Amino acid sequence: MNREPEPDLDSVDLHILTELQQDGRMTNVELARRVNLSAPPCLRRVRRLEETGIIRGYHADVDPVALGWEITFFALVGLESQKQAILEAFEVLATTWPEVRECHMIRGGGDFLLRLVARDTAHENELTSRLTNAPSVLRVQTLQTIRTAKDAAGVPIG
Amino acid sequence: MNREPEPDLDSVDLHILTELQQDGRMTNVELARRVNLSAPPCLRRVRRLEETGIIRGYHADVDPVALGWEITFFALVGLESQKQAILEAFEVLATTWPEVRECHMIRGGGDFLLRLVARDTAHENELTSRLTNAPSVLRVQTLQTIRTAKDAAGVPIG
DNA sequence: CCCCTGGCGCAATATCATTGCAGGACCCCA
DNA sequence: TGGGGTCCTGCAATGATATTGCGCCAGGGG
Repeated sequence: MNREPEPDLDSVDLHILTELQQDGRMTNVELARRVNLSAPPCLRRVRRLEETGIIRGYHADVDPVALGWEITFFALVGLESQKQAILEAFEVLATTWPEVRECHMIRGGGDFLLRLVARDTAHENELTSRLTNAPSVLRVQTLQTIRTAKDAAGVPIG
Repeated sequence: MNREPEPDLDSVDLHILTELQQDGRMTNVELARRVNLSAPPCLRRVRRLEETGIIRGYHADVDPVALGWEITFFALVGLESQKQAILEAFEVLATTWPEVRECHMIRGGGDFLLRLVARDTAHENELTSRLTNAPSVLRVQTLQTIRTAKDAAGVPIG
């Protein structure tokens, strides 16, 4: 997990990242075949990518609806102050709720963009009002997703 | 990939989902150990979760900054019409750009929320103006992430 | 021209994935 | 109450994979 220098990735590394970003559970043998390498050096490259923090982990992509999370929505939250303590207090609040899946501080001051899931409309309303009534919260704009046209894993490579 | 009935997940299935959501590359033997099952039934359960579409896939989580994507930002795009053809044209545009990683249509009409990555500020500006100048685009509000307090994979389970 | 470094492939071995099979729990219905 | 399904488990065998050790080759300096 170092954080400094030139990662110095060659085209084979980028190819590996592309493949694992697409299918993180591919066997090493299959991966090696796709990047035209034998298994051992391929595995060594993967390990190096993991150790340097370029690959941060692997995650199963679970269907929210199948687990009863019918609604995914975003919330743009404005706070009444940009004081450090207030920002941090809100972050603690947000990261504590399990329904909050992402919490991004937005440049420009005092705003956060959240991604949340809810079991149904009532639950969504409840979450929204819990947000609205949270300390220091000035306004909450909810953005409910009705269709996701693209949800690409990770980043473009190459 | 069925789409209908009761998934009928028991606590072991939920435990499996929790573990794989956390570490999608865990070996089946390790997973079985964690959920207190022997390897074969554990693997059968995982396969069933994959086949029913509850597990949609596995992805390596690649560090954007390590690959030169210094900036992650969101864009809230308003279109001048909610006509089907215009919405679809915008979706095609958005999903075509590699820098657009997510594209969500927002309830309320004519708005999209995008997540994008950019190599640097100049690149971000270029993307923003390309969005602003795209056909039917009325307004673009960019929300630049300066800190991500939480970025949880998937959904809460349990 | 030789040495050092780095990365590769081969081959051996430890682990893991996958399949076939037998047994137990549960349920329905006679 | 008891036979026959159904479903799911664990054990054991077998084929694949992951992992390690090692020798080889290419490139960059002295």
